[in-house]
Amino acid sequence: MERQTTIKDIALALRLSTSTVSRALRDAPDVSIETRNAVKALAEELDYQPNKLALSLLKNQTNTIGVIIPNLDYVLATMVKGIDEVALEAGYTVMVCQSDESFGREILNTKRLLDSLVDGFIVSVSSETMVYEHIKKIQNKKIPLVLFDRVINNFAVPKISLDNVEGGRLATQHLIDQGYKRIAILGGPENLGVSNDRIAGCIQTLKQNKIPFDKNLVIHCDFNQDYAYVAAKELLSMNKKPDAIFAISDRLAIGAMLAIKEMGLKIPKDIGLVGFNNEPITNLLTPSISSVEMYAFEIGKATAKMFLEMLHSNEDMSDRTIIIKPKLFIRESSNRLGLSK
Amino acid sequence: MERQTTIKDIALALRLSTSTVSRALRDAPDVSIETRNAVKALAEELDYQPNKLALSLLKNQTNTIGVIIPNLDYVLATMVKGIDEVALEAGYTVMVCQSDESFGREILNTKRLLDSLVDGFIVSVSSETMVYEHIKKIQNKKIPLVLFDRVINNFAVPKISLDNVEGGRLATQHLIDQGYKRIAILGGPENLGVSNDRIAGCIQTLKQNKIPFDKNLVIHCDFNQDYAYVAAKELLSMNKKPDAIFAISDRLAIGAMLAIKEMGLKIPKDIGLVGFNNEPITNLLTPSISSVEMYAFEIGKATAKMFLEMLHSNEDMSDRTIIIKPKLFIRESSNRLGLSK
DNA sequence: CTTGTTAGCATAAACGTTTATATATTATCT
DNA sequence: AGATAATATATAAACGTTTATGCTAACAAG
Repeated sequence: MERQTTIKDIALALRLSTSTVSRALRDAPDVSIETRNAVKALAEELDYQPNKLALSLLKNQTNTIGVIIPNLDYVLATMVKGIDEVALEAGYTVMVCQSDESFGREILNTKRLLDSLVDGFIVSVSSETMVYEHIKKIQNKKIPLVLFDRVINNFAVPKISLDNVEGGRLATQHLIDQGYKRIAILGGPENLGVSNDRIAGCIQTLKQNKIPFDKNLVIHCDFNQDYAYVAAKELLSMNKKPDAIFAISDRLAIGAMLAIKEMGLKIPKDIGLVGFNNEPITNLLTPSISSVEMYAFEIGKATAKMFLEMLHSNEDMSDRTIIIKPKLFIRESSNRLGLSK
Repeated sequence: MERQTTIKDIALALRLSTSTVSRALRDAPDVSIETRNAVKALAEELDYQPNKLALSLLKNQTNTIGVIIPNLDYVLATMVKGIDEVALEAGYTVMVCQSDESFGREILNTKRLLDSLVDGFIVSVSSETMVYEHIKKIQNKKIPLVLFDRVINNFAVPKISLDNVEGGRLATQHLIDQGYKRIAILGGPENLGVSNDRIAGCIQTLKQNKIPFDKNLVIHCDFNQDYAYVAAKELLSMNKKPDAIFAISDRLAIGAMLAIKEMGLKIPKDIGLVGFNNEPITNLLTPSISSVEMYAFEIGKATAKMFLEMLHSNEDMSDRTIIIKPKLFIRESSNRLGLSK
């Protein structure tokens, strides 16, 4: 690693002081035109680049955003893309740290980034995270923080997320409209808010339609196709088995689909199936899977915008909340009446 | 953003000099036990965290790795996961910048990270990138640099990539073994090395098997399912149409599959199909798609390890190259003889 | 009693900037 | 001519560290 050209080098070469060079480079007044030109010419020649570290130390800002996410699956990668785009535009660099759904790693990542390396945080918590001391620490230090996707309630920070309850409602109402009566729910980890909200929306809609809700029809499992497969088999082996499954993610829906097929049941005739996230894959499978779109890219962009606003304004923004409305895409897996929409 | 506790605060409170505090905190000699204990106790109490920026400026190292990638698709996200894991372990933080397959953004990202923010670079170039001045600049400044996946030839830097030629060979030999005779190639962007290597492997194998190679059976298109769909339709509308398609990515293979199905042709009976990357989705589609596994996670880990070695050794490593061997996974889309493997 | 050693601390320089303040030279005005 | 203003530059402090060097007092050895 070669030593970079510094302002000192230029000053020395031109027999000037560093302050004059600094001012010349930034077109400040109080510098003669000749000096300014000479400085700029030499800077160009030596390929001078201001040292960002020195600047950061001085100004106490790094122009870097720390993004902490549980993983890099389709949805989150898309959100990160949205964050990245807005951040880049605004001159910020993004530091993405994956917690890999591990509480320990989330804490480690937070600590690392907290060591004055980032101007603020954009966080989506891991599914293991039930204690929020590390997030509180960010908050206590008055470091800008925005939560997205998997937000935490009772936390006075800006939040951007999907209306997951509404997503659950959309999916469920659709299944009901298609004549399904015993709707099972394939949920994510038990303490995961997004999952529970989707489930809540589902249950709510069942009640509204006067359909009895059977607790046994809710199964929680990790975000993993294989677990979903096992869980679905379990559901379909009940003596009063469901006639539809609402999976709170497409990956879970796929696991369920494999199980359903393997048991010789027909989708959507015997069993209706709706997923969540609207991953492109849902449209490629046979049958194609109905799914709830969550506009991940838009959520990402909105999050970054909110963050930047927070960074630059000095208003209290802790009660700002953006809730994105989901949309159901109806496909073969639940469309047994042959409706088109 | 609250001011962090600094070494000065501690020094002032304890009527010591900053140097003594610094030494005390790091268990250096020349500090009495009482002083050391007092310093440590106060540091603990005030939640002192050393300022990384100051340290970075002083030591001229940031413990940060700049990763520049074209996008965050399944393969690259997996590679990044591998890089991340190794980097985290070694105490490094990763800065991921997506060029979004845009040459301009790749340059912008490189510039941003070059401003002394990272200790080195791990780069996979965009498909638009045909001129490598920005990469040369990294090299000229003697900043550690490792290329991975989409590497550049004639560049004296460590490289980690898949044996793409071999991948092309595996896929093609398999198709030939299955009795396919007119094998078309669905390639990526024309100047993309990984794509061309896979194609080269394919052509090589055709020749080895004395199968005439028809130039018209090679179509290049962007990494996009829709383009692949159009390209495949074109291929299948030729008067001497192919009886198999080797797609150099799974996404392209999926586009081709849709086209084939739509034209009423049967897979694998009428048309054989092999993809590349072995994305999980290949095993979920109907028919399931044969694909070449590229061990993305391993490539990511190997890349990060190589990078760290380069960072810490002072040997010349510019001729280091790791080539990962691919493996073909045979599935329904190409298995018309009913072989199992 | 002088000299040397050592323990324990402080001082100062360094990393690369910006910026408030000081200084020196020249120009302007009365 | 002398005072004042203006211009153009330098000096120094600051950001938060580490570290080489310097200093002082106590104590041991001769």
